[in-house]
Amino acid sequence: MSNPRSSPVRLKDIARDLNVSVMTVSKVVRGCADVGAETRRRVLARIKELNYQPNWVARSLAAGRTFIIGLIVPDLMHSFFAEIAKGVSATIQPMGYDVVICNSEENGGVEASEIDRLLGRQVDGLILASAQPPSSTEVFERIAARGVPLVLIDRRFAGVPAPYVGVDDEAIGRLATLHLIERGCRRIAHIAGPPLTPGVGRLKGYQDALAAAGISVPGSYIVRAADDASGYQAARRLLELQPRPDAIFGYNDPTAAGAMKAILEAGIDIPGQMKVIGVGNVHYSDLLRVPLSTIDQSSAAIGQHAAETLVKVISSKRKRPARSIIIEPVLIARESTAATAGHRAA
Amino acid sequence: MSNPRSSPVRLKDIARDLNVSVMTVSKVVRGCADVGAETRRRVLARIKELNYQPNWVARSLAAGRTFIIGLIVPDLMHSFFAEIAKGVSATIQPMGYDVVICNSEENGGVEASEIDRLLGRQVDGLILASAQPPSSTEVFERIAARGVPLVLIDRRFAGVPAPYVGVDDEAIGRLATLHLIERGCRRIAHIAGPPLTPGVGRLKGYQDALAAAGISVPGSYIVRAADDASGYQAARRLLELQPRPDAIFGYNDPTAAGAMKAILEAGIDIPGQMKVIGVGNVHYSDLLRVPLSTIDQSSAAIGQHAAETLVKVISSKRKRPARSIIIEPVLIARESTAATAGHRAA
DNA sequence: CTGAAAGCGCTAACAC
DNA sequence: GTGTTAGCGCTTTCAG
Repeated sequence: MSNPRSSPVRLKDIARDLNVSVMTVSKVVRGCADVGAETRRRVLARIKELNYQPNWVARSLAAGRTFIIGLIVPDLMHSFFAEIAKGVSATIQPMGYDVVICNSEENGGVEASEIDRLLGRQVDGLILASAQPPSSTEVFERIAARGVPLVLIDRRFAGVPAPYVGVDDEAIGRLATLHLIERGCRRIAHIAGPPLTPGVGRLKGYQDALAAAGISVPGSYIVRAADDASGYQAARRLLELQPRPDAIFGYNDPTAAGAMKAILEAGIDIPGQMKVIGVGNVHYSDLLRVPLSTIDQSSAAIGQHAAETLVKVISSKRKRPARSIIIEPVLIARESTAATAGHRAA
Repeated sequence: MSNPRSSPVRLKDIARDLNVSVMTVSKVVRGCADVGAETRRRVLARIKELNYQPNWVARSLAAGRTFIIGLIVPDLMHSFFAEIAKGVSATIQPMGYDVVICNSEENGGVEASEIDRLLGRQVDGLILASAQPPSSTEVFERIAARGVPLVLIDRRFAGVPAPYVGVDDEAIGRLATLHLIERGCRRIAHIAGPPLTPGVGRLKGYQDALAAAGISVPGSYIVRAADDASGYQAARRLLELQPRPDAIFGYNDPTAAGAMKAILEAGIDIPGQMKVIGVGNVHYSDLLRVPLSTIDQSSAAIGQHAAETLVKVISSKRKRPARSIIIEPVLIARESTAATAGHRAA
């Protein structure tokens, strides 16, 4: 079956064996129609026999495309991005592409070098959840200069002429805040995220929802965090405020989960004395000390749509600007915001 | 700076501009020593000026190596594997390699096609947490036939002559079980994992530790699960047994977390009436309803060692068999196995 | 339907 | 030190 340590079979080998030209074999491999039935049969047989696998490096060089796309995310450990990665792979592999996944560590400089690396590898396109500072567009220009199709996800960048796929962050902020208001909360605090579009949009949604309901809260009700550890710290600060908030809307699930830890440690009941909601519907939300209400942003769908959009751009010769896709968020109400009789807080 | 839509700069362009040969430029790019200082200076200047980036596809074809390694894991959403992926990338990128990460979905067939794909892409080496059934070695032979270096992680396969990097699963089982015994538990149940080396090894360690302590438990105390959902179901079955277990050792953290959910739902106190321990030290263990005791298996270190081992094999001309690396597990005791006065259970 | 010619961009190996 | 000669394995273009 497999003769140990043999050098890989090439088109040339098959062509020689069958007394046909390399071209003919190549055409059969690629499924071109213009090959005689009998010839095709013989070639196919030999291909199977020798277990021929095309050399994609050579193919890429000759054809001028690699059928590889790059995906750069800030943190693969964050299940939101892991799920996106999964969605991208699952969608784009059946279309014949492979995905190279890179981790920028939430660092713009690392990201820039990942991009260069991928461009050097001649990727056919790029999907990017960028860690660039909000107004820095240099890397995007570098990509555009190379003429490599780009799709932005999760984070928007003003003035960058690339399609964007993501959730409506302001809607997220409104949805979460409105839910807390409906549950009877009035002193709603917010753990805001980093100053990128998701954090900024969710904050704005939060403020808009409060304003629309005629509720005003002290500025100290807005604190900043990014992950569970900083969410925990942020919540501890919130708990010392007078009057104490009766609800916390966390920028994402990790911050909300960290906040819950601080709240419960302080002996405050959730949802009785304080309600908590996050964003992202991470897989373990349901297993937390108190199952965490959250806003689902269908991460897998983001990956899927981003992949489809990218392939569309790659395939379209003309510079069809390709529409952005904004996904509507969905509320997942669990115990951390359950209705409580009276909703009394300290 | 960047003239839009220009075709990429090639060695040839620089050579022409400077009236030197392509070879000379190539040598400068690769940092070869045998180039005159002045020539090198001029070339370097022009490279910077034009922002030249080597075409890795062409380079790979000519040089016969891609500096790409493949990593195949069963599930990127599992933070254990995500962390390994991170460790691999972080270790191997500084050595000049890129990593292509693939998801086998815990499916041997998918894995086999991922492997073919990667071999077709001419990867220089492979790191594999294989989803093959225990005695199926066909894919490994295919890899060996191509002469591509391979490192196995997380799951061992008897008879496959590839180095292995992972944790000592029997030691994990013993460590967890012994900890429960020391905490006064005697009716210790086990949620066993799938019949791969980690599941089998941890089960054996559990049984050995019980035997060494002279404890015997009914066979019904051993149930099977793989993730949080099945762990939840498995625990519900355990809770109906008479006598009821006073401790559960979960194959991994997700199963243990799922089990905790079932236990708490049944109104049973953790750790008062029942203690729980998992394996993996996943990031959110600390945020669960009751912070989960666990056995840490240093996922990042596994990734790092696997990467180092692989590079070692790639670099060594001769078939140095490269030693396997077995990592010692570490107990992380949290509240779910905290000592309780009396440790009474139903 | 089949194949010859030419070359993708780069690097080995060896001359000069 | 520098450059020449040959490709790597495949695809494109276009002629038979």
